[in-house]
Parts: sequence; C-alpha cells; structure tokens
Amino acid sequence: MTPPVSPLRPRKRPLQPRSLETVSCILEAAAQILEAQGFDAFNTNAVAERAGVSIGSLYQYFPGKDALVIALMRREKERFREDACAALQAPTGREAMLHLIRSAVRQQLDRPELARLLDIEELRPEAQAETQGVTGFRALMRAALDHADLPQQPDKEIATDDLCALVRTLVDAAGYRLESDRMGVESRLSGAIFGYLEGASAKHQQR
Amino acid sequence: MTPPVSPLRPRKRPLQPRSLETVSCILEAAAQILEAQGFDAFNTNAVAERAGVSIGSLYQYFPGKDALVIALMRREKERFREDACAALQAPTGREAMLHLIRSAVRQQLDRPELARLLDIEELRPEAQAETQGVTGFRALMRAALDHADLPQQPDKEIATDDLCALVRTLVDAAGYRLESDRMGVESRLSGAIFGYLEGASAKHQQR
Amino acid sequence: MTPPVSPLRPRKRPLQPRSLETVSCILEAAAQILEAQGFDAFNTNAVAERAGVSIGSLYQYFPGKDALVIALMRREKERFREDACAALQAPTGREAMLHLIRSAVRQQLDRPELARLLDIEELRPEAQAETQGVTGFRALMRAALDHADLPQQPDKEIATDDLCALVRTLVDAAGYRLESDRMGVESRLSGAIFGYLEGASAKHQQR
Amino acid sequence: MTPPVSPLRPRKRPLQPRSLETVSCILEAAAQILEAQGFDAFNTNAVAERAGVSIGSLYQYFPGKDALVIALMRREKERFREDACAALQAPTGREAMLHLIRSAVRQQLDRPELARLLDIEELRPEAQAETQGVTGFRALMRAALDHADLPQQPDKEIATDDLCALVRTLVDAAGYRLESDRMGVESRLSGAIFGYLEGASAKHQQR
DNA sequence: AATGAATGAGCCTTCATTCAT
DNA sequence: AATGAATGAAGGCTCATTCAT
Repeated sequence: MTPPVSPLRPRKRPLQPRSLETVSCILEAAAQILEAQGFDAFNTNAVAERAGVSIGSLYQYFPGKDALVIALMRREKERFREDACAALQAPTGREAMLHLIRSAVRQQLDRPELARLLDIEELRPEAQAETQGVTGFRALMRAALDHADLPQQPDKEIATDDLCALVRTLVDAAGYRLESDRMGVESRLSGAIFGYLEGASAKHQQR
Repeated sequence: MTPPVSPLRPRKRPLQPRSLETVSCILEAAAQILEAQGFDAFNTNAVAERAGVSIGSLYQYFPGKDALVIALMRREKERFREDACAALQAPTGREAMLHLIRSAVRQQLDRPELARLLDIEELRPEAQAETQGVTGFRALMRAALDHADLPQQPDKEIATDDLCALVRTLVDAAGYRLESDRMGVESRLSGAIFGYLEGASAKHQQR
Repeated sequence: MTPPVSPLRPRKRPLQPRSLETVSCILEAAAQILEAQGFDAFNTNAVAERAGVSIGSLYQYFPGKDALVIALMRREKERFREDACAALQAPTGREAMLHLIRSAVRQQLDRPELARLLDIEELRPEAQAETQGVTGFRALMRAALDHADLPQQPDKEIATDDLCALVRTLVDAAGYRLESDRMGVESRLSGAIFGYLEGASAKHQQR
Repeated sequence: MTPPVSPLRPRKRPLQPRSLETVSCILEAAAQILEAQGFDAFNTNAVAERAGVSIGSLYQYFPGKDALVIALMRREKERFREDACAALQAPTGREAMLHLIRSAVRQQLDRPELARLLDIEELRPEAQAETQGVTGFRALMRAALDHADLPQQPDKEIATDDLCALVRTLVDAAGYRLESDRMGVESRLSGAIFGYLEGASAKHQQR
C-alpha cells in the first residue's frame, strides 16, 4: 500500500525553485567538506551548517547521511555523463576510447580529491546497489569495447571493469601528485589502456 | 629524555611469550573484522572482543585505533616483502616485473578485501608518514624500472607511482569479482604494465 | 575566519528561552553534584543526569568538562560581584574592606562546600587564564588597598594576594565547621586582615 | 576473628631494609609526580614506573591509591613534626608561635607545590579520618594557644583551626608566587597571626 | 617477593536522527 | 517549510586493581 520507501532516495522531490536551490546548496556543501576535510569531518551537522541550512531542512531533502553521499555521487556522474556521452557517437573504438579518457581526466583533475573520495565510497556495497542504474563511466566503456577496431577481449565484462579501475586509479594518482598536465596524464593513460587491450592478445604471458 | 611517544606505534614491546601471542591475536582480529565487516564496524571494542582480549590489553600494545591499522599495514607489507624481495635478484627488468606481479597477485588474492581496504587506508596522510620507511612494493617497483631492458620512462617516479596504482587496482578489481584465476589476472596485468611502459615511447598519443 | 574555538567557552549561545533554561539547569546540577559529592563524582554524565538532560544537550552548551567548571566559576563570581561591587563606592579603605568581608562571608557561607571546591579549582592554571578577565574578588581587594587610610604595604600585589587567600581560607574553615554565625566569622576575619595590614608596619618581626 | 583490615594502611609493615627502601622509593616517586605534574597525572601505574618498581610491588606495600596519598601525608607531617616539636619547649606563647611559623614556612617553601596539593587533599573526608591521629601542626598550634601571654580567645578550637588555615594559605600563596624570601613571608604571617589573636579582643568589630 | 600482563568499569565525547515549536 | 534543541547509542580511552607466573 505504502509507496516503496528507500532510505537512500530523497524524501520529497524538490519541485519548487527555492527547494531546488537548497538541495544544490547542500550538495555543494557536502562536496566541499568532503574534499577539504575528508571523511572524518564529513557529518550531517557540518554539512548543514556549511550549507547555511538547518539540520532539519537537510533531513527534509535527504533521509540520511548515506543518501547525501549517494546524491553527491549521482551529481558527479551526471556531470561526467554530459561530457562523455558524445563518445557513443564516435565512429571507431579508438576514438571513443580517447574521448572517454579525455572526459575522465577532465572530471577527475577538476576536483581531484572529491573524485577520489567518491571513487572509494562507490565501492561500498550500499552505494553500488544505488548507483549502478545510472549510465556512468562503466556503461560507456562497455559500449566502446564493442567496436570492431579494438583488439577483442576474452571476457568483455572483466575488461570493462579493469579498464574502468585503471582509468580511475591512474587519474587519482595524478591528482594525488597535484599534477595538472592533462596531456601527460592522458598520454600515459592511453599507453596503459591500449597496452592492456593488446596484451590480452597474448605475447606478454610467458613465465 | 623521555622516549619519543607516538600515538601510532606500540606502547610496549611485548616481551613475554604470552603477550606476544596477545599482540598477534589482536592483529588477526583486526584483520578479520576489517575484511568481513569493513571500516564502519572496525572499532577498538569490537577488535578486542573478537580477539578474546580485554579492551585494556589492546591499549597496552596499541595506543589507539590508528596504531592498530598501521600495525596491520606493516604486518601485511612485511608478509609481502618476504615474498617479493627476490625480485631484486632478477637479471632483467622484465623478469623482475613478472616476479613482482606474481607476488602482488598472490598477496592480494590471498585476502582480497583486507588488501583492498588497507590500500585505501594507505593513502591517508598519517598512514603515509608512518609506512614509508618500510621497504614496500613501491621501492621494489622503482628498482625494477632501472633495468636497461625496459623502455625508458620520461619520469621514473611518476611511472613508479602509476605502475603501483595500476597493479593495485587491477588486482583489487579481480579480488572484488572473487576471481581466483591467478594466471588470468597476471596475464591481464602484464598486458597493462608493459603496455604502459611502451606506450610512453609514443605511438598512442595522437589526439 | 572561523570564530575562535576554545574548549573552555560555550559552543552555542542559548538563544531560545528553552535552551536558556537548559543551560541554567545544567549549571545548577553541576553545582549540586560538586558540593554534595565532590570532585570525584563530578563527571559529565552525572551532571547531565542530575540536570534531567541528555548528555548530548550538555555538550551543546559546554564543550567539555572543564568548560562546565569554568562556567560555574563565572556564575559564582558574577553573583559575588553584584553584591560586592558597591565596595568600590565606599569612602574609606576600612569601610571598603568591611564591605568586602561581609560580601565574601555571605557568599562563602551560602554554599560553603561549593565555594571551597571552586576556590581550589581556581588555582589550576587553565582556570586562571580563563577567569582572570572577570572582575572578581581580587580586583576589588586591590582597589580597596589603595585607600589612604589603610596602612601602606611594601608590595601591594603581594598584600592583595595574601588578603584574598586569607579571606578565602578563614571563611572556608568556618564553612567547614558548618559555622553559620556570620558576625563571628566576620569579626575574626577583620582581626586577621587589619592585623596583617598593620603587622606589615613592623613590630612583630623580631626573630 | 580476622585482624582489623583497613584499606588505608599498609598491608605489611616493611621490616627488612630492602623493603624499607622500596617503600620510600615509592613515596618519593609519588611526591615527585604530584608536584611536577599534578593530580591528573598521579596514578598508581605512573608512580610505580617512576619508582622503578612493578605495579604489583606497589600494591604489596600500599593497598590502594588512597593509601599512597595518606602515607605521603604522614611522611610530610612527620618531617614537619621533627622540626616543629621544639615549639613545645618554648617558654612563651609568642616564642612558640614564632617557632611554629618558622617551621611551617621552611616546610612549605621547601617543596611548595607538593605541600599545597597535600593541603588540599587533607581536606577530603577519607584523609581526615586517617590523619588526625598524627600529632601535626594543629596539635602544636593548639598547645601554643594555651600559653598565658597570648590574647585569650573566645573559642580556642576555632582559633586553632583558623590559625592553621591562615598559616597554610599564606605560605601556599607565597609558594605559588615562587617567592623564596622566607623572612618576608614569616614577617607577613606574624602580622596576620598576632593581628588575628588581638583582633578577637574586640576593637575591629564595628559595623 | 616480585613481576607485569590482563581486566573491565566507567568516563569523555561525537554525531545521526527526531520532533516540538 | 524551516528551525534548532534535544536525544542517546556508540565508540575511544584510562587507570585502579588482580592474579598467574
């Protein structure tokens, strides 16, 4: 009878413009605290205060702490998707892949610490359940792999996972070094990715 | 005059055999809780209880929660080092690299969740300060890169970081899928690594 | 940018009438526990319970145990100041002094044990830093000493300290004996004080 | 049937010289910690460690923390008594009093912080029960008051208490200022004491 | 006698969440 | 809708004390 209640999605959809703004204020506050002070300082009271909103209001829009993190992940994924979806139009796998790489680097180096922490959070089981619906990086990567011009992989799902992980970590590593040379990062990343793809067609596996 | 007191290293060296066992009990309990229930369930009371030890005893040997994690990292690094150090003797870079890969895969797939969580923890600033002294994976990787038979890298420190991250993540990803085919993982990893190394000698960097 | 955060002053100013009452409830509970059971029984949980307030609420207004004690000291000093400040108006030093004595006796015999314990606490270095701003007994005593009709002292700061200590202890001693005859106490106190003042003009110092 | 067991007196009288030395080591360690670090740092483990003795041994000689403090108080009282008892021989009250003052100043300025903290501790009810048997300062002061050359007091017990408190505090205050001029302190003290004694024979009590 | 490992009650404090206003 | 006071479970840590060796 009662509608399906999830503790991870908003209680009420913000429909009025004022509410919409409140929500994005809260999310941005959450992002800032996360990237500036890390997980330990990330708590609902702090987010509300930074957002200039009462803790009560925060709970109006987000039913709990986890919902806040999930929403943040969605927001960042969305930002990424808008930039990266064009990869689907690319005529070749190589071009699609390069586009993906460029988008990923752009996103990750834009707010590196935020991206890194969300990446970690994304592996938590609760988060995974909630986030997988969103067309994200993985889906685009999976699609790119289907192009015929790329070396075929024995197991495309595994390859997808690996490539996602690989992109994520190498860019995180760059962010961690405060590197800002996007070209350099992209170039190393391409090396790793195409190396991985070709490597699967044997030749490196000798003992 | 007073000995350097750090909140991150043991208070007392366990001298009697009884206490030695207590310490390893505690560490193993910590490991089990971490891998079975994650960070959120990881607290000193839980660890003590699982270790079958009073909370007071835990604090005799570990001055705090962080010290426990650090000690765990040291323990795992040590385990790894014993296995991987032989890589230093390898005559060629390729062989050294393969040895490293094999050790890393072995270690990481042995207790995948534990390894993954410790990898994350390792990025926290406090942990870094404490752990960097220990000859770990990075040092071995750095040494391997110096061999002449491997493609030379424009910046060896960056390459070292990248390769470490790459190994870590791909094996984590495998662990996450509960994959247990070590050969397969090693093979994909080799592909990525040697691909990365060669990729740096251009040919993939076109826009 | 961030407001000065001290572990010794209130976190929040209580703004709503409800919280104002909570704060005074907590302070009074603290006072009662202190005077009825002493320092050893004085802990945040006990205070909160006696105040009929959750421990969380206590921490909203007092960032820690010490802050509670400091606040209590301020409250009592304030009570005293209101009563004793009139001493500043007295035309002669003798009258000012007698007024001070009367106020001190009144205050100290009103809640003797509380006063005594706070006096002890006041000597702790942390407390001193926090409390010295408040115009307290010492400042009034110091002012009284400046009147010309009192025997001049070789070092007025020392004399001030001594007289404060003297008043405090003699009244404490009376409180300790559960004496309630204020006149008697005042009279003995006057003797000691004026004796001290005159004594400084020699005549008792032979070896 | 069982002998009267008190948790405040030693479990076993130390009869052998080695034990005697251990006991005094422990007491001295307790004194040092108390004066150097205050009550908060004063705990049985710390005392044992500083004494170079195992915690087990400490409990052999002192059945608990309080017993340790009591024993310390006794030791200091004893030290004082040896010095001050000669006051009993003085022919006049004035001379007895001056002797007492001198002894008190000597004792208190010798280890001012220790003396001050023990003075505070002495007011705790448990301590009082245990310590009152010891012929201490109060008994000597009481005896001195009986001399005929001193102004007679309406209530000699009260006067005794007051004078003890007065001596204690003024010397504490001097110790607190790190004053080391014993003559100055003694002189101010005499002023206060004889002032108090004379004051009781009226002349200062007008409103 | 001496040792020191072990114990655990109990204190301090935080923070996710609720609810009266 | 918004506020923010209030709650209390939960977790970190200390230290007086015991007891097996």
